[in-house]
Amino acid sequence: MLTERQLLILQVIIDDFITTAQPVGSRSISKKDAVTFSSATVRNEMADLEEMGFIEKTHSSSGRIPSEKGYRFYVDHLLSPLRLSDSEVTIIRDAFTDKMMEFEQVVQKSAGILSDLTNYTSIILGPEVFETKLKQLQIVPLNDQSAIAILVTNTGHVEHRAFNVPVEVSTSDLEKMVNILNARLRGVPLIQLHEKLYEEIGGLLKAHTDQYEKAFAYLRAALVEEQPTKLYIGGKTNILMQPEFRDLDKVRSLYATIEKESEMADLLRSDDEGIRVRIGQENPFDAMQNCSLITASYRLGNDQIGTIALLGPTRMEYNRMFSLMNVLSKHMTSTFRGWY
Amino acid sequence: MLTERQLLILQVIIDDFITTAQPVGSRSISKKDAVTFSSATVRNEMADLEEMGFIEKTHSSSGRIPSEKGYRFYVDHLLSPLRLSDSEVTIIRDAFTDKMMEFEQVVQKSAGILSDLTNYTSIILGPEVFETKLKQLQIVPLNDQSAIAILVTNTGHVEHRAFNVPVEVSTSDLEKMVNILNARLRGVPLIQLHEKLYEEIGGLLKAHTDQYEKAFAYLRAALVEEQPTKLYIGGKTNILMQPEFRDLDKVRSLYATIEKESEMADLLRSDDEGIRVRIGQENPFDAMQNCSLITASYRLGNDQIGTIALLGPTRMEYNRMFSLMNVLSKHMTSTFRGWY
DNA sequence: ATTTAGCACTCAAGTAAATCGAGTGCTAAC
DNA sequence: GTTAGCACTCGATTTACTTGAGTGCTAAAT
Repeated sequence: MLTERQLLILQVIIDDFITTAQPVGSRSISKKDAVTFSSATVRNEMADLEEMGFIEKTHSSSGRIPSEKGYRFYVDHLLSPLRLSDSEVTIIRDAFTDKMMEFEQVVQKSAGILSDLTNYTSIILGPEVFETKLKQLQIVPLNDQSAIAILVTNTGHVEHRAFNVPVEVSTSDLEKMVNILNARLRGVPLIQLHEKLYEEIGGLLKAHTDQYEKAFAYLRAALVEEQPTKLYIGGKTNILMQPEFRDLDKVRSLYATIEKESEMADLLRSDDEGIRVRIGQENPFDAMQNCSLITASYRLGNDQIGTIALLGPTRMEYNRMFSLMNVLSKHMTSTFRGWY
Repeated sequence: MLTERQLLILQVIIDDFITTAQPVGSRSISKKDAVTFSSATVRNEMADLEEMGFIEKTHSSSGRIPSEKGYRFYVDHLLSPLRLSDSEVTIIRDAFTDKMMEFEQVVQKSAGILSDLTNYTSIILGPEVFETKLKQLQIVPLNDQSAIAILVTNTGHVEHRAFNVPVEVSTSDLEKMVNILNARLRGVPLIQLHEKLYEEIGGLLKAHTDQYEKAFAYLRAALVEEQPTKLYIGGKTNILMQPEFRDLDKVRSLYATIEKESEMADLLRSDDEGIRVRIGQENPFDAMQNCSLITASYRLGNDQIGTIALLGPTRMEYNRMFSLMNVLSKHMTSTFRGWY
């Protein structure tokens, strides 16, 4: 186990490295107020810490930098919760006192705040739609040939899609059909919409002329569309600010990874609540070897959970990030709770 | 005026530099099949071309690179229209045979194609909304406290916004009001919506109870919202691929410039049709000194014009870009023509 | 038994000089 | 007018040297 003194030294090394991005030497440690012993002593302790795998050297005579194990230990045991600065608190609070009523807007804004306040890249995963139910279906004819189908869910989400109206189908035909569909489909989870549509179509077709068939085919095409869980990325170019990404090749491969929406979504999708950190190798993607990913969940309604995440170098300001993510996820959750 | 031989040499220099990004020397020029004379002759001609300002040296004993004047001349007089490769044609055609009915979708896809096919950054300016008229207003109550206002325009554009419903206002009150508003506002240009709302509200308020006032205040807040012309950016990180942007500071300032939406929009907004190129200094922004911006217009309906643009280094594959932009803007225009 | 001062050693980073080579301009011959 | 030839230029690359922050180890001090 680590002695008090070793803990102190490890803490100093990591704190220092997080702010300067430079290896930390024994002398600079011993000069810290909290450190009362000499640099030689520090060197001895550092040798032990290195042997235990918490820190490492970049070359044989360099200062020390935290290893991934070091960061892990730091995050698990050494993290002193940081009070956010007044300006940070203000920015967040102001953003959320604006009356926001749309899910997308809240998410976008949150992603923006997160990346602006951190200089890292924020990634927000929209909540799963399993539980989202159809609230209303609407058709707005634009002209003879086209109309717009609008679908509103109980979560206030609006999907819309224009489609062609075959000439044989009159506006009133469409209207009737929509009324019927509305009556039968209201409250149906979106995820079942497709099959329900098939079930319902039988009855409809029997009861009505074949105009319906045609119109329905179009309408169905308009409505039933894969709707992948959406990923919102903020401050993508912040990565360029980080000294560890001076190398453009790294940046490129990282971008390539982030942009694989479905894989990123899988990575972020989390079952557990609370904040989770993945440090370096703990991330599944090669391009993220030098990155840490902090994820936190927010709730929309009762059982829909989305995730907000921050991607930065392993040398991340973990304590500030924790506070930020905490505050933000709470704000998001409570904003959403106000709605449903 | 330039001799045939000078034209040939200029052409070779620019073509070469565009593909290699390296200064072009006399020997490599004289080795080209089309060039029958010696490197010494080429050197003499190059000296003349340099004196005329079409090419320049990076240092006293380097090969030549095109000057901005050189690019300008190249674009104006030397450009050989390039046939797009089969795969390019296929990609574009396939993208547009997908039945797309939504403006946003088309624009997004176009921006994506453009940046994918070019490794430059694509910027698309949505058309002005001056002429867009209100088609229909819709209110979908979600629950006791909130509802969604949906606004559909004659161009098929859908705006929606959730808003709080004051407890005193019943769903049927809202419904009535929407009916009235629909009756009075249909066909009103969006840009006049705000004042029309004020005009109409007088009559409404007189005719009805004060519940309307409250509901109306909310509804108005929900509907009348600045709707800046939208800018779609694709392949923002492609810039990193270009050797001229090895320097991160340049990249950062370029990003900063691109992200100033309103200024970029002003820059792109063009009165004339056709393709236009701004080379280097011809661009108004400092950060774009080493960039060229190619813009082309597309039409949505009769008099709504939007712009697609490509931003890359001055060393751009102009001929391929011209072909691409041409094809794409035609595809976009004709797709939209199908709708209205 | 710790702690610390002292010292030899290491190695990345910075600097200066040396070399290389692609390219030029000019001159003189073709 | 064209071209071969040659001296010259200058960025890029290589090599050698210096610097300095930092280490590990030993021996003395506490």
